[in-house]
Parts: sequence; C-alpha cells; structure tokens
Amino acid sequence: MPELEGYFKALADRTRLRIINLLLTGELCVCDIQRVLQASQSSVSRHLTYMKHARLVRDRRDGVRIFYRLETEQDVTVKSLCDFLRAAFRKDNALRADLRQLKRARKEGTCATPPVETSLGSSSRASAYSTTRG
Amino acid sequence: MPELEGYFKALADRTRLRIINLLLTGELCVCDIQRVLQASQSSVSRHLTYMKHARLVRDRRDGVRIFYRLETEQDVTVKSLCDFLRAAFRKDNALRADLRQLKRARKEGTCATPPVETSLGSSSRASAYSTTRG
DNA sequence: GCTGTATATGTATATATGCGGATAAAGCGT
DNA sequence: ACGCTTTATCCGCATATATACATATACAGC
Repeated sequence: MPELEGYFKALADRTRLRIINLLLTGELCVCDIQRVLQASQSSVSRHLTYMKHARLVRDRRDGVRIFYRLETEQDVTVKSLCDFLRAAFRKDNALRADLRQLKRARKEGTCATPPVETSLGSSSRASAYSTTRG
Repeated sequence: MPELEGYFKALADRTRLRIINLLLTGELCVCDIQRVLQASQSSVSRHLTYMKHARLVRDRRDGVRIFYRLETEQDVTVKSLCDFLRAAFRKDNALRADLRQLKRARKEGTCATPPVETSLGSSSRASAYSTTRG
C-alpha cells in the first residue's frame, strides 16, 4: 500500500537505474536492454519484473517479445519522478555511456526501432523473427 | 560514488521516509524525532546515521543534542528530490498523521522550537537541559 | 569526578535481495 | 509436432540491512 516506499526500493539498485535510464528514451524489449547493458538475461528479467510489481513500468507482449515502458501516463507521481530522474541522470557519466550504447544499438536495429532498411536486412542482429510485422 | 543510488537506498525504508517527512518542516533533534514517531532510540539514530552517510541529511551538535536537517543548501539534486517528496508525501495519510503529531509536539515544546514561554516553563517535557541558551 | 540525559554503536537474529546457471514456459515458423 | 528464440522463474549462495537489547560515548551541571 505505501507505494512510495516501493518506488524507492525499485530505484535503489544500480542495474534498475540503468534500465530506467534506457526506458526514459522510450519503449524497449528485454533482449535490447540485455544487449545494451551487457547484463545477464535473468538479471534483466528479474529487475524488470521487480519494477513491474512496484508499478514503475508496464509491459506489453508482441509475439515472443515483451516490451517494457515507464508507467508515466497512468501515475502522476511516477511522471514527476521521471522528470527528476531525467535531470539527475545527465550528471552520471556511466548512464550517459549507456545511452550512447543504446543509440548505437538502435542504428543496428533494436526490436523497438527496426533498422532503417536501405536495401535489405544488413544488420548483424541474430534473430529468427521479424520485429513487429508478423 | 554513484550517489544517486545512495539517495534511493536511503529513501527505500518506511522509517526513513517518516523521518524525512518531519525534517521537511525544519531542523529536529534525535529525541524529538524519536518521540513523534514513537520509534526506538537506536532505530532513529541508526537511520539518521545511514542518511548522513548517504549525504541526504547533515547534523549539527548543540550541547548534548544533535540536530539534523536535510542537505538542501549544498546539493541541488537533494533539493529537487525534496521538492518531489514534499508533493508526494501529501498523498500519504500516515505521513500526514506524523506531521500532526509533530505540530502537537511543537506546541508542548520540541528541542528545535522551544515552547512559547507565556509565563515560565509550563511544559511537561522531561529534560534537564536547556535547549540552546546554555 | 559523579550523575543523568542524549546519542551512537556492538552483537545477534531475521529477512530481503542480488547474482549466475539451469530450467521452464510461451510464441513463432516450418 | 519440433526446434528455435525470448522471457520468466527456480535454486543455491552471498551480502545487505532492519530490529531489539545492551552497552559505550559525549556532554552538562553540580
């Protein structure tokens, strides 16, 4: 019930802060987060589940993938919390580095934003499934 | 070094949130906090020490007492964090109740704000020491 | 220096939580 | 139905931390 404490518990971990940092740029699926952060799959999944229970993020299924995004529409508190985080994260070099990695990953093609198809699939992403258009 | 995580760790506990809620109204000494929150002395002291190490609060000695206040002048991040907290705390009934208790305590006379001396010491506070005027 | 008050800390215990590796479950394509 | 991919969960282990009780420290006044 005291969900405020829950928010802070959810924020009290480095890995989760890194994940939120990425999600502040938009929706992402688990495997993208895993790749950008170079973290183990179980770790990323567990942290996302944790934040889901804390009502910090929301998930959405699209085929095999689960996309996560910040819970900003529903909850006003989370919204202002994210505003604070966005400002505070700018001062953190490691988090900025993660964002650069994400940008690089987006160019190669993440699940969320498929690669710009100049001719055809030229990305080195190893994935047997199409991203959205099933 | 990643102090942001430290802030959130410090906020990820109900008792510490209650303490911060009180400190948002101004400086307080340990015994006042203890009395208002009805918490054990060691608990209050430990939590304050924890938040001091996290650089969320600052302490100041005055005689026997140690006064704690939020670290809002020094750190801009803490300042905006406190702005967020002030707004979020208003929605929490238990925290509002704590504030009412604090107000009541202030009337009887806390260490921080001694009772209004209409004639002489009429408060029931059990304390052998004067508050500031030593 | 002794007494009493205020605060901090030591110890022991219980609980929470992080992690990696393995495994399970769900969905897609053939 | 089977295999592959993605995600979630289970297991064992290590660490962190909240708590209560007891004790130690710091300070003021006599």
